Amino acid sequence: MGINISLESTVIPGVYMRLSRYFLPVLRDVPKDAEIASHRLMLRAGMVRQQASGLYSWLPLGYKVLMKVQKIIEEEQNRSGAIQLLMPTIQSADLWRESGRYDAYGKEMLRIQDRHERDFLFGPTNEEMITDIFRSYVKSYKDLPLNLYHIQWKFRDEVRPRFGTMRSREFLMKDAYSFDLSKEEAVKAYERMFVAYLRTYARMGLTAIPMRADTGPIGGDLSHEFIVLADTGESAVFCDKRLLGKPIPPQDTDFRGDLNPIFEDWTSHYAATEDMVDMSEFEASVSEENRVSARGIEVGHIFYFGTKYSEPMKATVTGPDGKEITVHMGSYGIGPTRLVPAIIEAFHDDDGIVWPVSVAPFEAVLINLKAGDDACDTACDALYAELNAAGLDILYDDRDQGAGAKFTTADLIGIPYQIIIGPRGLKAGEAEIKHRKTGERETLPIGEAVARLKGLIEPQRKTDI
RNA sequence: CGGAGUAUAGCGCAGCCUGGUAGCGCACCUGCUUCGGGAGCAGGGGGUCGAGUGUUCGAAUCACUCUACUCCGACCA
Repeated sequence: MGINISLESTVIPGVYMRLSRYFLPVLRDVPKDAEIASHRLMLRAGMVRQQASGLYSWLPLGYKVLMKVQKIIEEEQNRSGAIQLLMPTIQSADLWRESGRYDAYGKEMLRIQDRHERDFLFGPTNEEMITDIFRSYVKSYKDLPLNLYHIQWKFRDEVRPRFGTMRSREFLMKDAYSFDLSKEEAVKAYERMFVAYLRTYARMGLTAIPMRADTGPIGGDLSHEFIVLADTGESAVFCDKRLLGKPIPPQDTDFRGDLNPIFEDWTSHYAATEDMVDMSEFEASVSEENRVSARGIEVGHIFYFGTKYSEPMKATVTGPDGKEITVHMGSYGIGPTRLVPAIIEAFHDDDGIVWPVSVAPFEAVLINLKAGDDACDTACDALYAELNAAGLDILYDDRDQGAGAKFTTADLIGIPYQIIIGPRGLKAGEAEIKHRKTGERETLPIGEAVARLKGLIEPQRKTDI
């Protein structure tokens, strides 16, 4: 699937990231079919291309963002103790017959046959397959707890795909699955994921609120959705204002320790989606000035579902007393291909996207205002080399185009900082830095530009919140 | 799955009502001049008008069928 190429391999300074040699098909006109801001901007910024209803190609700029989003997810999953693997997209129908979901799942599941007319399906989720892997190898209580995850393409044949990659039929999902000896232990696993999710969204600059949720077809009795507030959100949500801006569990949080106080702290405030909300409870438990009624985008969903799959699929381990124990499971999903538009919904203005540094396709764009001019080219080439050497992720706009076009492109694709070199400033030995988010501009000696940019960018990478 | 709509160059659109040599803007190519907020001038290339059938001397245009896509509602990372 090509998603496992490391981020580093896509960033080879000085070769591919000259815009004149890059592949960035920005659109001037707004495609008429795109209704919401993130979809419009993803098309205009040349991030994705629709191939059919609910199916998208990720073009270089979009793919680069997607990779950064995935990297953050992986880091936080790993930190919490989850272990990454990779399962196939195509699954055998027999597995799903074991759990009883082959018939239950309905038309959303894409069913296919191979040349021998054996039944297969394009996986919409992986509970069955991971349970099969688990039961094949794990036999002892000593091997628990265990949490396995992967990031893989899923396919759900949605009745009505819409909003670009926000709700596509094929989508990437990080799905983690926990295995524990008891409900109490499983709830601890649930709490670990809960905290990992809080950190994951925060690192992307998002405020995501965990809300009690319906367990739906996956089944079970404990479930939270993580919701980013946005006017274009698909569901109405109701929560306590005090959840907004709540401090995120820090990097040194001990995932082997007791996370229940954090969980209790976050879940003690009322928060529910429209499916689950009880208005009288909402009004009773939240004072009027703290009531938030808004719309939100679901960017994650976690479930504890006990033995729903382990029971029919016979996923058991031997306990200390020699007796068989049916394991308790949970599953935990985040959609990277949905997070990208969700981030754009949260961060854009009239001119385009305004990426948070941590997920920006490039951290800064070096704009050569007069490509072809010896002085400008020389200064920019040197600066570009220095910026790369400083470890910054830089796009170099060396195109032979007018200044306006370059500014417009830089604003549209939302690079956090623009470092501008033109003949005018060059005579004075000066560069200009524009902050995309605020519009603020600062002029400084060229020699100080690298250090200044580094100083601006590094604290915002949020690698260590 | 119910309701509504759209389909003409890469993108955005006009032309259709009232049938008669397929157009505009942007993008693209060539040349010159430009170069601090999507540059100007000149020249040029690109279309079986979503598909099929029918009516007609003649169909982008009229009729019928199909397909794809979008939007609104019920379901989902």
